[in-house]
Amino acid sequence: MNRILVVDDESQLLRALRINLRARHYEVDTAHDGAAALSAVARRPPDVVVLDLGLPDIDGIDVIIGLRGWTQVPIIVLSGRTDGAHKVEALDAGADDYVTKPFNIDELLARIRAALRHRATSDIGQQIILGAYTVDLPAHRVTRRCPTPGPTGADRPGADQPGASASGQPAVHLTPTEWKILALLLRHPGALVESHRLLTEIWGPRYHTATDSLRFHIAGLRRKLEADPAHPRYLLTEAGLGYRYQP
Amino acid sequence: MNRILVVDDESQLLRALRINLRARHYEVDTAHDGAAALSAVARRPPDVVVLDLGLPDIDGIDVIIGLRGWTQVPIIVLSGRTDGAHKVEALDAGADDYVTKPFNIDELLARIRAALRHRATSDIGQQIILGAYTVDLPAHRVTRRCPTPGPTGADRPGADQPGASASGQPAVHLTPTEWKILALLLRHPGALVESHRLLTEIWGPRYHTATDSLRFHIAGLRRKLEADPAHPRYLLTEAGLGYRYQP
DNA sequence: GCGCGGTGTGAGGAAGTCGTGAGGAATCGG
DNA sequence: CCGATTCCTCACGACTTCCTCACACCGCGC
Repeated sequence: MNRILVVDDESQLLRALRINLRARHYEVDTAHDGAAALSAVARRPPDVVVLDLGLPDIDGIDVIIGLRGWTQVPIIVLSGRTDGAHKVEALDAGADDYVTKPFNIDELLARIRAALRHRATSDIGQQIILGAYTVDLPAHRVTRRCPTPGPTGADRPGADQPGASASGQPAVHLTPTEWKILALLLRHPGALVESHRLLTEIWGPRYHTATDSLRFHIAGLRRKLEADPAHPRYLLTEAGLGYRYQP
Repeated sequence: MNRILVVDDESQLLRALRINLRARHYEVDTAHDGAAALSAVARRPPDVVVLDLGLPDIDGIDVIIGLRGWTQVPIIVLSGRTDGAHKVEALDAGADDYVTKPFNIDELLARIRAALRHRATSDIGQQIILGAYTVDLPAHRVTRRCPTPGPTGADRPGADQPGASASGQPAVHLTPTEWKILALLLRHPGALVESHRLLTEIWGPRYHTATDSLRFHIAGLRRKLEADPAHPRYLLTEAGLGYRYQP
């Protein structure tokens, strides 16, 4: 659920927006003046800010500048003023959109969706915890979470241990087929995925009996992700049926 | 210099926009119908699209949908229609902004700046540290950071020409294609960017199999930015998948 | 104990992908 | 017209990924 901060000094408009946004399943925070808006964003950064420029305490432009000093949260400006210079000033201060009052509520909702969509494409995806590793499916990335307390710092010589000695966030390298299998299993947490379904969805319907290859790649995944590949804890085998990701 | 594609069937408006945008040092492409717009974006993807919805051949909404199928280029819609339903339709189809005609040219310019800023600073700060170099995405500049040579004996025998030793302002020159690849990778730090996506977003959807060119330009980037181009540390290859910028 | 179906592991070669260099086309400015 | 720059294409060696085969292991029923 996305959270939206609405900043306006007219409590009637504030209530109307709150009702409309709640009806669309947004979480709504409100602020009545610029100072409250700045502290609200600092306390709990929202996903979108809807900002009326006609505030009683601070000039709305200064609120934009204050926010842009440290955050890129999308800002949609509401304003009763229609003159072009004011729009230019607000947009150049860092606002992302400008809507003049009176406005159509459906248009505002559409602009909020556009702002959220814009933000979503640049954000890293949700991460799945898998034992000592973190899997980020959209980024195609697996990183080790807790640095093993054991003496892993032994490999000092210049050997190219992939991901072991490079940086503080050691990454795990998976091959294309391993990624496809892992993604399919992780998309159904706790559920059994039949062998023939894995084969048809990854290799195509013509290879639905190539269980050898499947076992080969499952072994690769366990070797890279399981603490004890011989006794897997997350990528389990269901004999005669298929495989299961146990969260 | 940013390139803008303006799509409109009124040649008078087209000319006025071209003059105004050129005066602001934008590079301007034009198209007078939807088919020309789609092919123009596919041929040379611009940095922003300004799209009139009242086109003679294709419905403007379908142009938006066609573009959003493969690119995230910002789209600013121009339209003579003021009804809210139409705005909602365009924004939900994937447009980033909606301006009703007649519009104030200064407002349109400010919205173009907002779209470009959003793209340039959506996920990261202004300057990115990449080994011995600093990359400034908005300014399109790469400069050498520390005058000290690399930490691991970066001096390659007989090669000291690339702008580092000559002047007191050590800058690295990248070609336009190299810039696009680098910007796309750096905008998703740590994430894997598939070869297919690099090709479609930079060359257009018609060249989605030209991996030869991609390898050619990646080699150029590594030669200019990596201390040891044969063993890259920041621009990594994921065989069979794509490339990754490792911060 | 013994066969049996399904599974995990290792080694070999086939197939595909990547890095690099050279040659030539296209574009731009003078 | 020429030169410089950028880009694409082709070819070859090196590497990664993948499949196949063989064999050991485990639980099960007889």
